[in-house]
Parts: sequence; C-alpha cells; structure tokens
Amino acid sequence: MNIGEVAAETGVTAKSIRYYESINLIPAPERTDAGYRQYSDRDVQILHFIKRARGLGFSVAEVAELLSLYQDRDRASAEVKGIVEARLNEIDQKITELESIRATLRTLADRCHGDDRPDCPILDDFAGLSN
Amino acid sequence: MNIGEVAAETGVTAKSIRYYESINLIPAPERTDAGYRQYSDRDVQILHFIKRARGLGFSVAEVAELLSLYQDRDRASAEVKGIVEARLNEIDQKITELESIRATLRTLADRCHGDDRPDCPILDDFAGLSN
DNA sequence: ATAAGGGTTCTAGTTACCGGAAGGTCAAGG
DNA sequence: CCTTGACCTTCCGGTAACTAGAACCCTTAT
Repeated sequence: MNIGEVAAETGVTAKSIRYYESINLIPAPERTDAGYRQYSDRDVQILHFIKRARGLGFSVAEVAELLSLYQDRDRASAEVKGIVEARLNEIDQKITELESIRATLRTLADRCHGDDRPDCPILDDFAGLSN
Repeated sequence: MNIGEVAAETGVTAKSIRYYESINLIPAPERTDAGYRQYSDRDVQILHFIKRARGLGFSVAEVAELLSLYQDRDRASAEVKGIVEARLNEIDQKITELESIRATLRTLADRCHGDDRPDCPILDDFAGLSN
C-alpha cells in the first residue's frame, strides 16, 4: 500500500506517518524502485494503534512505550496499567483545573452586563481592582 | 524597578517579560545608561493583568486583545464578555472530551488485572482486538 | 504526449516560553 | 583600587507534534 491509502484507511495523515518514521516511532518501510513507501497490513495495524492511543491523549513518547510493550509478548500487564493510571491522574488534575477556571470565568461573565457600556467587572478583576 | 524586582513582584519571569516585549505584548520600557530596563508601577500592573489572564488559560493573543480593551476607556463590555464566553465554551468542550477519555481509560484499566501476567485488555483495545 | 493526481525531500512556521553562553554593570568589602 | 557575586544584556537553540508549502519526480489514463 502507498502512503496515501494507508492515510485514508487509518486516518493518520501522510505527513504524520512520515513524521512518525522520522522520529523512529514506526520503522522505515520498504520502498518501490521509484522510492515510494510500501506498507504492510502489520504497519497499518500499528498506525491504528497509534491513532487510538493518541486520540486518548497519550503523548508520542508514551505511545512509543505502549507500542514497545504491545510488541513484547512477555510484558507484565502491570506496566501498561501503570501508564494508564498515570494518565488518568493527569486527566483528573486537568479537569479539576479547568473546572476551577470555569467557575471563575462564569462568575465574572455573569456579573458583566455585556452591553455597549464600558464598565466591566471582568477587566476590573484582571487589573486587580476586584471588590 | 529592574526586571528582576518586577519578576519577583509579579511572578512573571524575567525571561517572559523580555519575551512579551519582543512580541509587542508590552511596550519597551525606558533604559538606564547601562541599558537596564526600568519599569514603572503601571508596567507592573499590566504584568499582573497578563499573569492573571494567562493563569485563566487565555492565549497570549487573547491577552493582547483583552489588554487593548482594558486600555480603551470606551470599549463595550460586550466585547470583553464575548471573549470570555468563547473561552468558556472551549473549556466546556475540553472538559467533556477529557471526561469521555477518562471513562474509556477507567474502564480499560479496571479490566486489566495489572499483575506480572502479559495479557492486557488495554493493549488489546488499542490494537483493535476488543470484545 | 500530456495532464491529473499520486509520491519524494527539505525548510520554515506554529505556541510560549526555558536554558545556557558570552559578556557588561553595580554595590559592597578587603 | 580591585575583586566578587549578583545582577543585567543579547543571542542561539530547543521543546511537542506536527502542518504548509516549495521544488521536483512517478504513475496512470486519455
């Protein structure tokens, strides 16, 4: 398969596939005489794996780790679970942070009448003029 | 005030202050004969503003917009509120996305026994071998 | 033979800075 | 007077994960 077909099938752009190759996340595939990359079904499967993991918010470095565990028949599932639990903690933290910001902004926005008059509690708060 | 004092007082690093100047988020301050930047109380206040807005997740571009509204005595509060509401929508979206990811990962992690055995529903899912 | 639609490599840009190097300046102390 | 240490200056390179675009080659169909 050419890179374009693989891109269409996996939803990973050709640009990204080449990028993943350049950083050694995926191995360099065979080439045709003209220099076109040729991908196997196995390569496609790995790109599906990457797409799924990236979609769940894992960094490329984490995906590399997960991939190497995936390719190691003898890995301990505890290692995989550890990575996922770490990610879950990050997510919880991020959600908490965003909720706090949301509450603040919600309060400020609700107190701003939002018409054509200039006075604005939001800017007052940012400027340290609150209360 | 020297840049270091300003940094200490505002919590914005000297590096960041110079960076903000380089992208014209803040004006270039006076210099001493030796070339040291000298900041006024007004400059400090603006950096506080920036710090607060950045802390609430606004991009530097958004902060620039907010700052210019702040400095415009005749702005309509609706404009400020619009920016904040847009940010609130982004936050809501992001939270929703993170919660969805969290649910997925939680389920997968719970189904993985996480011991020294190799079989792992998490990797199976990533590889498209689910069910 | 040519045109459309692949593919190739390379460079540069994105965001919001941080780290570090090389060197000038300032205030205090011996 | 000189040194020491803590400042300050500019500039270069790096970060994450790509994307955009240029310049060029290959394949396939008409």
